[in-house]
Formats: sequence, C-alpha cells, structure tokens
Amino acid sequence: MRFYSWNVNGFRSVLKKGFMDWLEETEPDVLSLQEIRCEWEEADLGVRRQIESAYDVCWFPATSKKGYAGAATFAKKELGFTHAKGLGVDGYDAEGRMIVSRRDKLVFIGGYFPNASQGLVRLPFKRQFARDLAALVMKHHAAGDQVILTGDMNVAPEEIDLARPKDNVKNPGFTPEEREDFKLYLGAGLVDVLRERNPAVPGLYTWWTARGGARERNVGWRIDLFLASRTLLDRVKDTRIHAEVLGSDHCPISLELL
Amino acid sequence: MRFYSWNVNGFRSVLKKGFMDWLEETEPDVLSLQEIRCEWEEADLGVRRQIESAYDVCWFPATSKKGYAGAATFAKKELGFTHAKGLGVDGYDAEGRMIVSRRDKLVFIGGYFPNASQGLVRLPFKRQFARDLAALVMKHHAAGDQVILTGDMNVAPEEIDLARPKDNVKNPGFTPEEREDFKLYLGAGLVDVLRERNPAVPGLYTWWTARGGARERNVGWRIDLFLASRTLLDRVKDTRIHAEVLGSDHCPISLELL
DNA sequence: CGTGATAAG
DNA sequence: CTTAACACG
Repeated sequence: MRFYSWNVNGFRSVLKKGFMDWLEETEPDVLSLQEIRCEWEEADLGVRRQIESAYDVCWFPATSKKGYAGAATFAKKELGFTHAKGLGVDGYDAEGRMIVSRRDKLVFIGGYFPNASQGLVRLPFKRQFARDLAALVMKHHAAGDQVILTGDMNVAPEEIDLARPKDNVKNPGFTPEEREDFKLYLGAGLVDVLRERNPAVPGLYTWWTARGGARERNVGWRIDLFLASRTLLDRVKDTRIHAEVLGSDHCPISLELL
Repeated sequence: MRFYSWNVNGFRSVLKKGFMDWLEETEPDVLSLQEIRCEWEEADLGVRRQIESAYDVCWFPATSKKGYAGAATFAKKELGFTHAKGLGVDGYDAEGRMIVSRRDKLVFIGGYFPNASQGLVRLPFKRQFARDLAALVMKHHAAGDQVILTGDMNVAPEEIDLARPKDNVKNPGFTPEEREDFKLYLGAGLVDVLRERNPAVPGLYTWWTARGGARERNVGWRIDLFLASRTLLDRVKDTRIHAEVLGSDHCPISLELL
C-alpha cells in the first residue's frame, strides 16, 4: 500500500502544473494534500469527477479564512478507508488542518501542521496543537491502533534536516520549542521513517523557499515527513522524497508498506 | 504641435507591453497619462532617465491610496511648458487627478476624471468635480487663455459614443447626470473636437471592457476625449483615436494643432 | 517569490 | 478580465 503526502500550495495552482498527470502516473493508494486553499467546488469539474471516480475524497478547507490552509485526503475506493475531519478542537479544525482516516486498526492522520509564523506569533497555537495531536496518537496506541502521521509538519527535526541550521535557530520551523514539541510525537510511539532508514544522510529536503534559486541549489528543509508506529516498521518497504516533482514549493513524499 | 492622452491602466504594466517603443515611434509633444497607479520612483530607472532626458515630467500619483488612479503630463523640454499639480481641491488632488500645464496663453488640462463607480456611489463626488473643473475653464477663458481639456473623462457624451447605449443608461459613465454634467464643459466654451469633425460617425471608441472579447468586436465606449476652446478650432489639423495601440483597456487619442 | 483574496475599474 | 495591494508562507 502506497501512501503519499504533498503540500500543493494551492490545489488550483498545482492543477495547472500537471497534478492530474502526476496522479495518474503515481496512482497513490492514499494521498494527503495540504494547503489546498480552495473549496472542492472551486476546482475544475472534470478533475473532481475523475478523482471521485477512483477515490473516497475527504476535502477539508479552512472555514476561518478564504484561500487559507486546508487539507484533503484521497483513498482508493476499494480500500474502504473512512475519513473524519478535524481533531475535535475548533481552533485547528476551522483552519482545515487534520484529517483522520481509518481502515481496521490502521489510522492514517494527514494534514497541515501550523506554521509558527513571522515573529513566532503562532508558536503558542502550534505548541498546543502538538500536545493535542500527540495525545491523540497515544490514545490510538492505547486502543491498539497502528498510526501513520504525515503532512507538512512545519518543523525540521534536527540540524541535518535543513541546509542552514545555524541561520535558522530563531526562525519559524527550527526553534528549540518546535523541535522539542516534535519529540512529543516520537514520545507517543512514532518513528521518523525516512531518518530511521537514512541516518546521517544530509541534503534530504522537501521544501525550498521560492526566493533566489534555493531549489536548484538544494538549499531546503525537510519539513514534510512520514511518522509511523514503531510496530509498523517491519512492514515498511520503502519511503522516498520525490524532489523531482515540481508544481509547488514542496515536493511529494511517500511511504510504501508491505 | 501633437498632443496625446492615454489611460495606461498601470504605468508599470504598460511599460512591460511596449510603452517606450510607442513613445519613441510617436514622439508626442505633450502627453497626458491617466491611471499611472504608481510612484515615479517605482518605475524602471532607465525608463525614467530616458523620459526625463526629453520631457518636462509632471508625475502626480494619488496620495490617498497606493496603486490607485494618478495622472502624469510629459511636455517636450524645448516647448517650455510649466506644470501645476491639482485643481486646488483636496478631495480631487489627493487622488492625483488633474494636471494644469501652460505655455503662454495655451492652457493644457489633462487627467483622470472620477468614475461614478458601482452603485453610482461616487456620482456626487464626480458632479462636484465637473462643476469645479468647468468653473476653472471659464476662469481661463475670462482671462483670455485658450484651453485644451483632455483625459479619461469617464463619460460617453451621447448615444453614438457607446456600442450599447440602451443597456447602460443606469450604469456609471452613461447616466443622465453624468451626460448633463459633461455639457458644463461645452457651456464653458469647449468643443468635443473629434465629434465636431466626425458628426454621426458611429463606432469611434477609446475604451473596451476586458471581459469577453469586447475590443475585438468593437463593443466599446468613447470616454477619452479632447475638448478645445472654440477659438482653437481653426488650428486643429487632425484628431484621432489610435485603437490599434494595445497595452491598456483604453487606447491613446491625439490632437494635432497647426 | 508565489498563491490567493480583495478593491477598483 | 486586469492591475495592484495585501496576507501568508
């Protein structure tokens, strides 16, 4: 089963840049999208029909602000996933952040983790989000579920996960607080699958600022991740960063389970 | 002496669409621009230097709102025009609307007349503007000046001046009030030069909505005009609408005096 | 620097 | 439909 996650930075934008070609070539079983930045009805009708013919679609836009944030999860119909919108906390759910999907004992949580923002003005919001989400993961583990947590986590966990760690200690995405909170997910029994399998490999990034040719020079950050329950690790066949896929300032990532 | 007027709908935009080529080919003696929508310093430095080497430049952006309205007048240096910004009324002058230029007894008034706006919310503002401007023209005539008044007047004077008069009687630019106020300029001793020389010629338009191929089908309005003192008429060699010049939703117009 | 909302025309 | 400002990333 092949899981994908991609922050598309505007679903309508990425549709103009070959998203449907990518989808048809890639045929993910489960796909989490972030920063969809539109209502489902605002996307091209032919596209919607084509996607709906193959996938159970959960579209979860922000209600708090038009064109802001929002997440979606598509799961191949034959897999029988059920989708649930939100974490049950109005503050996050109004921004269309997280979707919880389930098949039997497998819980797939995908979405768009808060950005701490300029001046770290949303750091408190982001910290509370991390606590609540880690608690949810623990609850699922206590209930005997296995969990995949993915999306744009808006944090690079370690120095190796960004090209310029020294320059970014005070910047959103690499503050000590955000890195500390990332460990809450690990403490809840999840593993950063790509880093587990590629310890000490530098240059593995999923996001590059649009300013000044950063992507060409691979001056990036690894902030899109697959975390999985430790008990799932022996089923991991592969996990990858698809840096060659263009269309957004983020690239897709994937996790394949046996 | 060749006078031009052009609503460029953003000076920086029209610069990207060949404005400088047009300027070099056309070499107007005096040029009034409307909807410049930027500060002079925001335009390309090479462009500014090139223009300033040939013209006395009067740049009059709105101070009330960034990127809104604004007018400019360029006059060939050797002609010795002097420029004055505004009509002396804060309400109009904060929007960078009118520039009064003079050489001896010739007064050239160019600029961007108010749009009555959706719901005609600015009709009262526009009516006061018309009264004040007509009074200024009368004052100049009383002092023995000859006047050229030009720009985007945001009114089609007569049914012949727009493609769909019946559909637009309640719309900004063709209300009875705006047409009535247009007659104030005529009452002040000015003549609509193009219509004077081309009575009953339909299809002479200077603006076309960007929506739905209106320009290709010549579904337009004549709202950019040269009005001139009746005493100037025997010096009029030519007046034209340059509908072939692209780059804005308006086209340039010209008046040539002997 | 790019996406999208918004105001204005 | 287009320009430009703005918010956000």
